[in-house]
Amino acid sequence: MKIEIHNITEENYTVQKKVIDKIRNLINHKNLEPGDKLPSERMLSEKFDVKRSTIREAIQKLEFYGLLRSIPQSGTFVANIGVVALNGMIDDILRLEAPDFKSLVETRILLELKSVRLAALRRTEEDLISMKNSWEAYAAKVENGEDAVQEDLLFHLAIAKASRNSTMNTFMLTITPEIITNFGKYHVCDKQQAYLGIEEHRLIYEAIKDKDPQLAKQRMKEHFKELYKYCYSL
Amino acid sequence: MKIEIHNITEENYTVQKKVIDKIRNLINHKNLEPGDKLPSERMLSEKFDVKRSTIREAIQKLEFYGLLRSIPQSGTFVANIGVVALNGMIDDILRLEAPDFKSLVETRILLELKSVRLAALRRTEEDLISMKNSWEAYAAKVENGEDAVQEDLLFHLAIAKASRNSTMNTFMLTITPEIITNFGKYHVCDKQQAYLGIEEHRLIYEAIKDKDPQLAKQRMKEHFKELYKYCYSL
DNA sequence: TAATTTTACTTGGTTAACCAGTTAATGAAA
DNA sequence: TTTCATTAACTGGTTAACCAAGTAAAATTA
Repeated sequence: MKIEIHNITEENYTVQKKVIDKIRNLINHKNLEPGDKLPSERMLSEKFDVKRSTIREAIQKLEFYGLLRSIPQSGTFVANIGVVALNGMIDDILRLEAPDFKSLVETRILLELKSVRLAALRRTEEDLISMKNSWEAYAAKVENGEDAVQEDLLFHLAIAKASRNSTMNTFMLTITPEIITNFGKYHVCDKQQAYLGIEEHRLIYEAIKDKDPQLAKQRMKEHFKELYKYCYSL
Repeated sequence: MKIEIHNITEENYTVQKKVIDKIRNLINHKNLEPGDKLPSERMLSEKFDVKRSTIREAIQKLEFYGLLRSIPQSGTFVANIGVVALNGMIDDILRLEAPDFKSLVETRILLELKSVRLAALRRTEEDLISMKNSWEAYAAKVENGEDAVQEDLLFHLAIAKASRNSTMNTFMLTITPEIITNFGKYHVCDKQQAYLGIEEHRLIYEAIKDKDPQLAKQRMKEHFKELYKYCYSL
């Protein structure tokens, strides 16, 4: 019976995609241009024979990607973006598939190798304290024989924060929960690696402290060696 | 009067942060552990003296980052993640600031330099067609003297799609609308650059077609030279 | 006729009431 | 005292009704 719940959300998901596609067709067919007004949510709901909430969600998604713009008590408008980009981007949005683990790790490595360099350049004293605290928490857990996946990732998040790049910081936070989940699922970490991690983390920390971006990146690369191999063996 | 509207949303924003902080404190104070149940939305709403919808939004945000888990007709539970990671991540979430333009561009360059290499390795024939179409649309617009920011970015999105990394693809789609908006605001592109872009795009396309990742990356770097300088002059 | 006020209706956004499913309390039966 | 059926209360999720602001048509005035 649990399966039904899954089916329902999946159903909603494809329904939303259909609605987005229909909105796109409507924009094209009626030759709506930037600034033009879409039919009201109620009308679309009736026209497409779906609940108004479904229309709302579809519009909100397109609003998130900057393609539409809703104005209270007024209407929903085509954003200041031409039909070419609009069609292309909706195409991409509709084809977007759920991130797979490999692409997740691949992207994580990319983000971390960059953010560790930026951290070495931009870290403040406060950042150093935060990183050291995370490192100590990690080391303590590992030496106590406990699982330390959380502390591990918190150390990496501390680096991301020290990179002073809010976009990368956001992206790291976005993928972290999925990484944790999948790490548990695939049993990526073992004890031996955990012990190695203590020293590797220390080396990375030292390089950031010494403001040596190249060394920091090199050590992070070393730290990711196993993960890298694992990633490309999938 | 428009300012009031802004204030209202900003108000909601900080209220949500306060609610998230209070939920964190509650979890810590009551020593809730992974799997434990939170008080119901209605109770929290009364306890914190906010609308139930505010509680819902806060919970949904924490659910997005994998810290809570809502189960229909049952309750909201602390996710299978320890209190250390929970506290650390909520800390990061609360401190997250809106991405600035510099961090946006910095991240875009990073993503594109990687995805162009992956595209050179993984592109299918279909990807090539899609990229060529985008290139032609861009060239046509520029040679016609028209603005071609949209077509420009569609070409880059086509590369991201060809990288066959769904996470990077998603991230590129996420930042594209903001990039477009800011490009308009800061007048980053001029006509001379637009003409240069045609040839630069062609060179990148050829390198991807020839499956030469190093060359593709090199040419992308060249393509971003001006943007790079602009970014680090901010 | 032209300008201006009034009115009626439409808009996206919000919320109180409702829903179906779960959970805990109750009480009757064994 | 224990077990199990029944009921009542509670859960997150959904929605129909409502809200205030905006818009355009209608009515009124000059």
